[in-house]
Formats: sequence, C-alpha cells, structure tokens
Amino acid sequence: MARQGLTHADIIGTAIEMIESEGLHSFSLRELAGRLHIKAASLYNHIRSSDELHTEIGYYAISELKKAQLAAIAGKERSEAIESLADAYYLFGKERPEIYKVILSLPMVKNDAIHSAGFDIVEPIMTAMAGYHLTREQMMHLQRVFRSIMHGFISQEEAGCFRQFPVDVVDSYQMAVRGFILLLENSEKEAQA
Amino acid sequence: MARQGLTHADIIGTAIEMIESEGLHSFSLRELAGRLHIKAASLYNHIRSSDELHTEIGYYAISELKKAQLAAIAGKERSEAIESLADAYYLFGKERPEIYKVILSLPMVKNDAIHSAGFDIVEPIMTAMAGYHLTREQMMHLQRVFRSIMHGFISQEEAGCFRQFPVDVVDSYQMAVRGFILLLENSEKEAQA
DNA sequence: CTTGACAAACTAACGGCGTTAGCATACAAT
DNA sequence: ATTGTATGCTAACGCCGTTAGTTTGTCAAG
Repeated sequence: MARQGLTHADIIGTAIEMIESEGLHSFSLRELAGRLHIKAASLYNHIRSSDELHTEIGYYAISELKKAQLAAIAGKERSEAIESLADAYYLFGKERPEIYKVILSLPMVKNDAIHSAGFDIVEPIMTAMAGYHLTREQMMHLQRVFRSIMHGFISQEEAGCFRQFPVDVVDSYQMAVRGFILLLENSEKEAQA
Repeated sequence: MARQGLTHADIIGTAIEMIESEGLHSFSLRELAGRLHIKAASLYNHIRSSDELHTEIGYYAISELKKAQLAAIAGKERSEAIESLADAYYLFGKERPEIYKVILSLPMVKNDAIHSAGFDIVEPIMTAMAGYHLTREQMMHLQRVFRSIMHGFISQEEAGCFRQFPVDVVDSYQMAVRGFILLLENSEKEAQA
C-alpha cells in the first residue's frame, strides 16, 4: 500500500543481508517480503522467480570474490601472488560462508550470461600465474586444479569434515597451497624441457 | 491397506534408486511414498524424518565409496596406490553423482554416529599413504589435502564449472593427482630431514 | 478357533513454500 | 483533471514435511 521506492537493488541487497545473517537454507521469498514490509506475491513485481534472484546474488558474490582476489594479488608475483590469491579465496569462504554457498548453487548449465561470470572466476587465477613460465594449455589445467583445491578445502571445512584430527586446519590449508606451488614449479620445468 | 512386507531396508533402497535416477533435488517423501504404493504419512511408520532418511542414505553412500576405494588400493603401494585411490574416488563421483551429493549434504555437525562415518572416509586414504615415510601428523594434514583436491574437482566438474576452456578435463584431473603425489614426495623428504 | 494386541496402513489437517491471477490504488505524465 | 502504469493487495493452487487420530490387517496367545 504505502508505496515505498523499492529498487531492484534494494531487494537483492536485503536478500544478501538476510542470507549472510540467517543462512542460505533458511532464506525464503516470504521472509524476504516480510522484511521489506510487502506480501510475497508483490515481490514478483521486481523479480521473475526465486531462481533468478539466486542467480543474481550469485553474480554479486562472484564479483565480490573477484574484487578481493584482484586486490590481493596486485603488485605480486609468482609464489607470493599465488599465496595471496589463495588467502583471499580462503578468507572469503570463511568470512562469508553463506554467500560463498550461493556461488556453488549457481546452475552453470544455463550458458546465458554465466560465461562472463566464469571468466570473472578464472581471471584472477590466470593473472596470478602469469609470472610462471607456462604454456597457455598448462594454465588452463592448473587453473582448474587451483579451484579444486580451494573449493574443496573451503567447502569441507565449512561442512565440518575436518574435525577428525587434532591438527590445525590452517596448517593443512598451507600445505595444500604449498602443494599447488610445487605443481606450478614442476609444470614450469616441464614447459622448459 | 494391502499390507506388504515393507522393510526399512526396502525404503532406503527405493529412495536410493529414485535419487540415482531422478536426481536428489527432485526427491520427495511424497514421491517415495507413491513409488511404494503408500501415502506419505504412512512413511512415518518406518522413518523418523526426512533428515534421518537423508542421513542414512549418506551412510550408505560413504560405505559404498569406501568399499570401492579399498578394492582399488588393494595390493598397491605409493604412487600407484594413490592414483588408484583417486581414480576410484573420481569414478564414484562421476558415475553416481546424485548419491555423491548426498554425502556432501550430510550435516557433519551432529557428532552422533557420524564420527565413524568420518573414519570410513579417512581410512582408505591413510592406508594408501602408508607406503610413504610420513609422520602421523603429516598424514593427518595430507589426508585433508587429498580430500580437498578430489572433492573440489568432482563437485566443480559436476556443477559444470570446467567448461570454460577447450582442454580435456581428464588431463586436468591427472595433473591434480600428480600435484598431490609431488606434495607427498616433498613431505617425505621433509620428514627425513 | 477365537480373541486381543500391535504394526502398518489410512484420512484429515497444519503451516510452510513458490507462484499465478485478478483486483485496487498511488503516482506521474498528459 | 484524466489516464496509464507501476506497485501494492487478496485469494488461491499445488507442492512440501509433518502430526494426530483412526481403521485394519496379521499373528500369537489363550
């Protein structure tokens, strides 16, 4: 009724706040509507569907992650760049776990505008590896390996899968990053041969 | 009405079939009930809740994965054991993606009987690494690194995150495994020093 | 063979979800 | 002042998991 100036941006902004504070799995359109002092059906004047809203939040998350990563690697090279990149990734997953989960739930099947989002994810990694003497093909593979390590580590720690042993999780993380750097150096040698 | 001899095992068996063929996200108690020629409410004579059913299916999935892994590493050592272990893991995730997802959705928070499930996941990895001369602490870390790589790779490939470049995903996978083996060898050297 | 108990099915309902259709109203442009 | 559109509303549909209360089939004890 009261006709507030509800922007599309307001809505996804509020949704992001709610997901970050209350958790992704407890988020619903009805609660979002309530927070905006609106009925759920009225949301459909601003969004097309729940899926589309999720996708948009996913894009936001990816751009945030990319921003943090690019800032982290600025002016750095080789192992220092990789370590900073990994740290930024790790920190993002740890500090904003619910938003990070939204990225994962993005249905990559829809090849619409998601190609550019894919590029956003890849770009900082490629930049960080630029200091190594690698072939283009090696970089394409190594980029996947890096993402596997990072995503695997973050999501398993978040899920509580790393509680089995009394050893520091951060130490494990550093070992994982060291492993990737070893692989980088090894690949470099192969490229030169 | 017709009073069939519905076992608890029948029910989770049917649920597993449905999840494997129709997908995890489209699975519902009502559909499961329909497949069993039962009303949804009647399911509660056999299960306590949807969550409990999911958890049980998760246990099944973990035991299946463990079985495949132990068979894969039998009689093998060092890098050969690691490669076979990884292959078994990779194959499982690729051939039974929906069941694999159930493992991920297991709420590890509940420290009930899930500790033993955690052990089931870790055991084959520890066995496969036994041929390397590592300290117990190193193995605890390296086990996490291995799981990160494998899980990260499988879940991202499944999600369609690896379509960006025209390079073979299997080649990327092999590079990831090679990276882990490099880390193993490197850790071994450090342990001896 | 009857009876009684228990397991396993049923119906009905609740509150939640996303979503659609149709209606009312406030605001902006003519 | 009138009109059109954007944005709100209510009501409803069909899903979902879940609970309460009821009927009924089966099987063992009397």
